[in-house]
Amino acid sequence: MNLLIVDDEKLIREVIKEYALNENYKVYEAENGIEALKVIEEVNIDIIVLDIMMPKMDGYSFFQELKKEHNIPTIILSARNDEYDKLLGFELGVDDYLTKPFSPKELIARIKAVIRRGKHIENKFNYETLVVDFIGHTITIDNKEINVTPKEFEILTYFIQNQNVAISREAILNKIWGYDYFGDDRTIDTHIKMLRNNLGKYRDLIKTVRGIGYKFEIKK
Amino acid sequence: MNLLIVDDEKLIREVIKEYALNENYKVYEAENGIEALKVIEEVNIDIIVLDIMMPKMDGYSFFQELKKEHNIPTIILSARNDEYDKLLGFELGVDDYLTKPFSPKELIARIKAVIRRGKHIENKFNYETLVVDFIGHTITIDNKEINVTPKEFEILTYFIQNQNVAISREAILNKIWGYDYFGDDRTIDTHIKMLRNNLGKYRDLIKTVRGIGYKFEIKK
DNA sequence: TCTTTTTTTCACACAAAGTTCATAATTATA
DNA sequence: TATAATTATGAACTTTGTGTGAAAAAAAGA
Repeated sequence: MNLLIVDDEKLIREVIKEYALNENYKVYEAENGIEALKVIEEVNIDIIVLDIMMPKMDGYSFFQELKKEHNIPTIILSARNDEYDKLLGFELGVDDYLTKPFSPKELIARIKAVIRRGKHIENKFNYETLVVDFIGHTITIDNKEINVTPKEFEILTYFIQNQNVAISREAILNKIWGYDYFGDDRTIDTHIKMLRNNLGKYRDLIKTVRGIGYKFEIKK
Repeated sequence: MNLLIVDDEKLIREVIKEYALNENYKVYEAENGIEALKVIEEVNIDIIVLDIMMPKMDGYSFFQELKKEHNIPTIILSARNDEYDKLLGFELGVDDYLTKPFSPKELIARIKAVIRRGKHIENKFNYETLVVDFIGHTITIDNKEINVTPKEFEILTYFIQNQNVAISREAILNKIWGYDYFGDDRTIDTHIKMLRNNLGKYRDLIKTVRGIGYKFEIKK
């Protein structure tokens, strides 16, 4: 498990690091949001501990930036209680929250809890007004349900599970139709066509990757 | 699922509400214990999120009052950790406990956990004029009792416990007939047909999810 | 037992979805 | 710009899944 600590105070970083190392986490550090983003590009971070008050790029900006591209669980550290309200107002997907001063033990406990929770599969995919409900098996755009066929739903699900990844037609065939299926590659084109039509204003989320296949692209 | 939030702080209510709505809970609010009791009399609440510190009727009194008549799972919100001990002293059936500040995500996760754990079956299901009485084993529409067969009642019960969830025929077979039963999938279709007929004007609550099975859909 | 109710199976009709293919449109590259 | 390769699209066709009625089988009641 890779843990990233984003805090401008070295002492805090050191303390957290010591406890985290003790729990066999691999620990990365960043003094500010800009540094943190760099680390995230380079390493597959599993969980972030973020101090909300920082010089350079502050916690809020960093967090917003982070959520555009990644969905890494994040625990927020803050000095004051009233900042919590501010965070809530942001409607951000904070996973947990601690006010300073906090006990490192508690922080570690929360980290564990967040990771445990994170293992659960999400029930829904949200992107702007597009909501894919995997439990209810429905798709809504602007709160209006749209109808897609079973195959289209499966393909979209596969795309959502592989955002920003170029996927070959063969891969799609293998995944959705199974390895024992031998049909025409072009069939997928037709399904993509229908799916795009049904996605309406979100049709462009499905990009064509010439020579390869398709890609479900969520822009940052 | 009907969620009741009892908290005197509007902001907190709003935040919880937003997250809960997103999870398809129907949300009711109360500013204090007295209001909360009123809501409970009128609506079949499935789970309560209760702030222990409130003006007017405080959380403790409300909770005791609540437990006299109802057995609705309750998650307690509290400002301080040591208040938990006080609650324990009451020997009350608290289902879970969170200290402020908490993350909305965690709260939602705990709500789900409590509901899952409890599978807490209420005595009645109400939707408009449709009433399913699990104790009396009767169904009424517009105050008129309708007759369904035992299998149909079981299926409807299963649906009510899994609202807005697409359920496969296989799942229904396993749940209602048991895992050791090996019959024709299409038998379910026939039961659904009969159930729909019996539900009259509510027949459309049972939606067909093509390629999957069926879904009991209650719009929030 | 006989009768009634409930459950299950089945076949047919129909609607929905999936597939194929010819042609148009687009893109890459010489 | 011309050519080749690839993808998009519309339409015909095939396959699959569901609703339904009827009837057989099983279970429950009288």
